[in-house]
Amino acid sequence: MGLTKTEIFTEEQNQLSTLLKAMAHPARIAILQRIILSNTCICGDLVGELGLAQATISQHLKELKNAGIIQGTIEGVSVCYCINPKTWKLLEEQLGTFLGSYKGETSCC
Amino acid sequence: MGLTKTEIFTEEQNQLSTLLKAMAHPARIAILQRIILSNTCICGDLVGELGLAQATISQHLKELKNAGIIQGTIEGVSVCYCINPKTWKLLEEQLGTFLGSYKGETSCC
DNA sequence: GCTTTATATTGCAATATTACGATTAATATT
DNA sequence: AATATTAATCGTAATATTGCAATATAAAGC
Repeated sequence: MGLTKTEIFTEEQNQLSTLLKAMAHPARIAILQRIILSNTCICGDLVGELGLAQATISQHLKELKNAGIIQGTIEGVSVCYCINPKTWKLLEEQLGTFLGSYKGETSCC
Repeated sequence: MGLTKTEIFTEEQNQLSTLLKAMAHPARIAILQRIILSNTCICGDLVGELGLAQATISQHLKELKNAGIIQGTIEGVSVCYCINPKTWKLLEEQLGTFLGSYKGETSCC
């Protein structure tokens, strides 16, 4: 079917999985790292740095934007992308809770 | 093409994206939460609790296992799955570094 | 050995993802 | 106005994912 059954899961589970999915690609991780590094980034800079075509990078940026992880404003001819602090904080909190809920005490298997 | 160009990214970027991808599904998050909660878990418990078919859950478990996030040992007729502490710690570290590298100081756009 | 129980595997259909060339739209520059 | 630059979108091909029914496997109990 290829269609995730979102209706049987909690809001939180769906939200977290959506955010994780948006980051679950090496190109998108690279893009985020690059944006964080320069604290302001233009799509054109990425083309050439990563070895991907312009259309592909634009698509990845769109996915990150759709997930709310980055935001972009038009800056003349080019577009300036940066991290959406709100979503980033949400991600840190949700993931922190999730990852932190496991305390590797008793090893069972 | 549908084929990620892993060769153009760093080892770390690929590793992190693989781990994130393995968790980027509400069913797999639910499974992990359930495993953490009971600290030892049998696949059969999940069938019926989540609203997914046995084959589907088995597949999700396999994916989590392939990524090294969980491990399973045969316990008589059933299989006991639990978190792989080593991978979990790795994930916490890698994600911590990645998420922490962004300090929402200067808002640019 | 046969049956039950628990999980894995196979095969399939529907849909999603990844990547790119070509094109388009919008602004800058000449 | 004509041209160049930048990024988005469209169309397409290749591959991956999701989910399930059906079947297979493996261990336990009879």
